[in-house]
Amino acid sequence: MVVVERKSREERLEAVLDAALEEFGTKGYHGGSTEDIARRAGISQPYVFRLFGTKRDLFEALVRRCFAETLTMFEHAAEGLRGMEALEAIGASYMEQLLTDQLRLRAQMQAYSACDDPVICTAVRQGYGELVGFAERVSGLDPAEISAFFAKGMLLNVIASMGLTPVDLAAGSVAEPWAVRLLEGCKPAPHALP
Amino acid sequence: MVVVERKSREERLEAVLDAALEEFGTKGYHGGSTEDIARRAGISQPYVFRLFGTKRDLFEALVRRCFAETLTMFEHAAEGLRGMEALEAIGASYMEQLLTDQLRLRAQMQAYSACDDPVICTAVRQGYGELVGFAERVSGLDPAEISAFFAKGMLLNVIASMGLTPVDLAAGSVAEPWAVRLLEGCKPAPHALP
DNA sequence: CTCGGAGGTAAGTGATGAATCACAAAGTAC
DNA sequence: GTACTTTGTGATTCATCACTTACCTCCGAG
Repeated sequence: MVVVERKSREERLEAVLDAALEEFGTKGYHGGSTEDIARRAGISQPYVFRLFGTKRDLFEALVRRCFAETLTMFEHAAEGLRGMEALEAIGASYMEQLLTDQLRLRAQMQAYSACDDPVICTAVRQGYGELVGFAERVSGLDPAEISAFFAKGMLLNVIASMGLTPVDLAAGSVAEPWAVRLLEGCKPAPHALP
Repeated sequence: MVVVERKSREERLEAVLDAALEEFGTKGYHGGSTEDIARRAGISQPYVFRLFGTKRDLFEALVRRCFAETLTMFEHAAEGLRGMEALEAIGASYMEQLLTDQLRLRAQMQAYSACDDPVICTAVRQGYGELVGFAERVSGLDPAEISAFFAKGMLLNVIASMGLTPVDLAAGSVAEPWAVRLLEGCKPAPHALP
């Protein structure tokens, strides 16, 4: 047998979730393979099953971790703020993810797309519901503004999926002027002075 | 051999695309099977390949048809209108699809999610780019408003994917109050009288 | 009437991929 | 040191699926 550095169960769980984020984030739930995930995580494929039971359970765990991290991000970004200012701070953080965390945005898209599966759908609704609930509480704004806020978030997710983030565009591989304008329009408007 | 009503090639192409919309719309590109599509279309699986070459070509054709139909819908909705009025008319039509055309909204999500594949990605960007181009031309508005418009569209797509359309909610199977508010917030604000 | 092409299928093939099983080696407690 | 748990793997199974091959059956033109 190949000699392997033994790690704790917890470490492996994290490593597999990281690997799953990459795999599922790009190829989706059905498109991603447990074999590839195992390879990325540096373990054998059977061990993935030992750790997570089934592919679906793994995907679900990934979805839950993703939403939990996003909620944490929301909380940090909004710390000490209220109303529209809180939303704008969160929005700014979210836009930063276009540069630093594309994979998580794509994974979210894959989660929505996998909602055909009821188990996954439940996890997704729970996660999304918590985000909406937090935004409502922290901002205290009415549905129109909350919707507009989450709508913008979704647009960013899609832009990430299409490979039209500022990073991709700067890489020069694509030249889609409309995409540049769309991104431009996502930036918050400069405030009129009070 | 089973006796089968012979149809023209064109009819079969349409039938297969309809079947593919259902299959791919719910299960996604990787999750959908050509076998099921054939069954839905009432033909044998090999004939699907005869008609479309590969699964990928079929998916691409579906994506193109979807975007083309959406563009047509935009054009009809905006007929004779300009500026914000045009966008609002289109937006209203799009919201109607939540009730009548959920499948197309879901299929769009699946298309974005399949952008890992370069061929599909190209088709998706082209289709989306045309929609954006049209909205820009017909409305003449600036990026912020165009972005907000498309953002709202994406939010509706996601709501459809999560099974949180007015139809689903009315069916009583789910009770997610935040989803109701999110939908509420998507309706255009009643105009201040001039 | 026959022949060529268009519509259509039954029966494979080879690859992949989720899940299982039996087993090995490294800690750890006593 | 020995028994027990935890970490881990190789080999295998069984199903599914994209795609192919070889064939069949109508129908209209000459």
